[in-house]
Amino acid sequence: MTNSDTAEALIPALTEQVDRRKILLQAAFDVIASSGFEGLRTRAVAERAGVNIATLHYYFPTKQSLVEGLAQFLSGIFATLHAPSRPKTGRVALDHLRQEFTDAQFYHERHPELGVVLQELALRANRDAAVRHAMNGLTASWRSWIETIVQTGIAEGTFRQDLNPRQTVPMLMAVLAGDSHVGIEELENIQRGVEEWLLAPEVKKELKGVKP
Amino acid sequence: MTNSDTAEALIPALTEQVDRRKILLQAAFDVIASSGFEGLRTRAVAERAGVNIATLHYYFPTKQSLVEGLAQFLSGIFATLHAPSRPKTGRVALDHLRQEFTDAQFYHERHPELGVVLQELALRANRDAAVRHAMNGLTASWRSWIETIVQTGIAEGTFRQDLNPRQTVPMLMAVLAGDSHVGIEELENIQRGVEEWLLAPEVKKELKGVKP
Amino acid sequence: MTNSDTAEALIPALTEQVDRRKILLQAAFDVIASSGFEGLRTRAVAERAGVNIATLHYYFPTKQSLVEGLAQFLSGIFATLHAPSRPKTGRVALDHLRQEFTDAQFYHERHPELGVVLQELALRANRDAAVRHAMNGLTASWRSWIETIVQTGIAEGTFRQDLNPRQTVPMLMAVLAGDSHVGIEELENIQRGVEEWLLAPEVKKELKGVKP
Amino acid sequence: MTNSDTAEALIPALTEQVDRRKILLQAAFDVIASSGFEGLRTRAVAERAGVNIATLHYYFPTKQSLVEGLAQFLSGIFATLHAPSRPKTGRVALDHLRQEFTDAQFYHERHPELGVVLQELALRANRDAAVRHAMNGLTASWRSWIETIVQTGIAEGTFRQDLNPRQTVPMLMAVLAGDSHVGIEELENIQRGVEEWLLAPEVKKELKGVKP
DNA sequence: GATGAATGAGCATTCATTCAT
DNA sequence: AATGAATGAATGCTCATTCAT
Repeated sequence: MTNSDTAEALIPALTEQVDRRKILLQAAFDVIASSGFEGLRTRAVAERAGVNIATLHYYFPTKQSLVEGLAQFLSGIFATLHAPSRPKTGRVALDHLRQEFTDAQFYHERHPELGVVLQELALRANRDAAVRHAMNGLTASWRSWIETIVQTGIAEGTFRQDLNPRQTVPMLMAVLAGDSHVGIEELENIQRGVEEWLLAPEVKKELKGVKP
Repeated sequence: MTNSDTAEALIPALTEQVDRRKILLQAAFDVIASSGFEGLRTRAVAERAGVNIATLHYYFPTKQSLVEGLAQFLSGIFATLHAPSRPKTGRVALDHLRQEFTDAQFYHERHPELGVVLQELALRANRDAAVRHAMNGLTASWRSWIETIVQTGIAEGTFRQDLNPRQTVPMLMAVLAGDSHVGIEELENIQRGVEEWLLAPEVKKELKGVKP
Repeated sequence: MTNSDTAEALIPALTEQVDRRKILLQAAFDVIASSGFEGLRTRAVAERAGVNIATLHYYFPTKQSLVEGLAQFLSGIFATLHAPSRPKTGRVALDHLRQEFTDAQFYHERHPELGVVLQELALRANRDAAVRHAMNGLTASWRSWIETIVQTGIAEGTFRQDLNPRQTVPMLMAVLAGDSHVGIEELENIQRGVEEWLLAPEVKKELKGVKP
Repeated sequence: MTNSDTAEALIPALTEQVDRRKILLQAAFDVIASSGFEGLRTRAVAERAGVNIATLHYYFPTKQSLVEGLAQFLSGIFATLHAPSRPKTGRVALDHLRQEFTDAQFYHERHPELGVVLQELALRANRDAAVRHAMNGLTASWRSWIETIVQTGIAEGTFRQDLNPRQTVPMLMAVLAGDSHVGIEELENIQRGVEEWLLAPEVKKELKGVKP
């Protein structure tokens, strides 16, 4: 009984400590989303997090360490945040591919700041090794996932047999991430074009009439 | 007499003024290329341009006006700077399409700062109406050029007849601009994939053996 | 029984408290020796002492109280730390005088930080009554000891009979403490000059051939 | 006429520029005199000088540069500021020696801050190469002047012929600078003791009845 | 046109101190 | 007794901008 009392007292304390860091990172995320790195001020982050400047520096001794924390924070978000899963077609690769487009749309519609902050970090990665490291990790795991989809698609006969993965993978990545230039409203058109291009003729026929 | 005097006096002055402006804009461009908007300092720009800060403020009363000038400066660069033209195949759309890829590669290899600054401005456009306006102009004219290519390609029988321009145009734009995520070294692969996808079957046969 | 319990509990606790205080004061001494009052940071002191800052503030509620503690700590050091005693000549005043020079050299060679911290405190005494009080005590007891030496020397016939103590005492103090301007390497020369000046002619003869 | 106008316009401007630096250095001097290096705040210096913080940093980019400027400023003061010259005795060395004591007293009575700031700088010289350099220059020129006095005194027969300059010079320096330990009120006593010690017996007789 | 000097507002960071545990 | 977390008030320094010349 006293045991559980102690436990109850300890856990919230621990939880809150973890939270403070996350709250600060989320605040930094928000500030960057609305003002860019250009407008990132430690004071604004602290204020948004509801803590004193000195408290921010207690958790992140320098602004740089905050930025590095943010890069990892963002990686964590992309690893865990996905659109609700869509109805399956039974074709694994197609389902995963469509999920990628759904995710892209989901990020854009529900969490438009994600793309902005991601691009800010990608740009900063050019001149900041620590950020570059974190972003490389994120890109690498995404690329390997896209590769899996393409290879699976070819193997299971969903995609055209003459597809060259070395061409297809970067095209898909560019198309999925290229929202900044084409506008999300065209993502659906792009998705149709991609499927037109990727799917094996017999799969196309098979899917005729089934809404995507 | 006084007319010609004035003219003679004004024209060099005007010319020099134009030059000073351009020198300053180029300096701003360089600073952003290496430090981002985050690191854009008027003093650094003035120093790089070899003038006093007060002089910079004579030409650009505010930092904002400098940024706006830069957006137009960049539009001008993309309008006039292209890779040396490539050997023609006689198929107009294909030639233009290939020129687009050549340009993309040329920018990346010979003027890597261009992409960085373009992305910085694209990001800033989110929160800056004037920059957004300039960037929209740039995007719009590029899009209309890509549309022309696609339509010409279909019309002249170079591209597949069942292509949907509404799908094809944004895909091409995303793919051409999506360098930040895939790396320039894959641009050639992407180009092959794109041609595989766009070209009409008979054109493919016709081009067999001709190096791209 | 409870008495002895309490006593046993208190005494070690008290001892340890005294120790912690001394460790903290020594740490403060070290920090001042290497960075001056200018660089005295409570965090640096705590870190050097191997305790938390809050612990430092438990023993010394304010930085000022730490400084005051240091002034007394230093007085204690000068009261107890001396060079190993030198061979006696039998002339009490001369022996004591020589011991003063030996001490000065000893401090300078073996504990050079002592002089630095002493001067830092002397300077701070100008604007800090509590430090002034402690330093005055230190100076007063040193002066009275020098007076004793001079008077004894005259009385016992070791020093010249026409010496005026009111002139001699401050000269000796200035000369013994004036290391900052002349460099310790000259202290031996100074000592010879002082003896030349102070000693009675017959004592000089008597000491001829005896190494100082 | 226009010439003189221009001159009148230019000279004050130039003067004022020079002054700004000096005003800032004097302000820094004042702040250190009353609060020590410990209490030296750029804001306080700027405020005392009646300028904006940014203006201080225009003239002294860093606090360190201000401190270095101060060290040179102080050297300049000691080189040019002296007590009004005293009546001569005709004995050059004695006149110069007495002038040294008069200067010491003058500094202490009329410019008591000088000694404080000098000691602050001397202490800081321990950990600051630039300050050390400046202070070494000051000490070296003072020492060479004292050497000149002692040698002249021996040569012209004013001082005892058996004086050893290697002993006498540092003793004099220690005694003249050792005010921090003995108090200025004893400086006169010290001076009498020093003359008693230095002067040749016949000179003493000769000076009997002449007030010092 | 051009510049040296000046400034208000702000910036990341630090510091002595406090407090709940 | 001891500590991790938190904070208000600085602290040295920077920045875009202005102005007299």
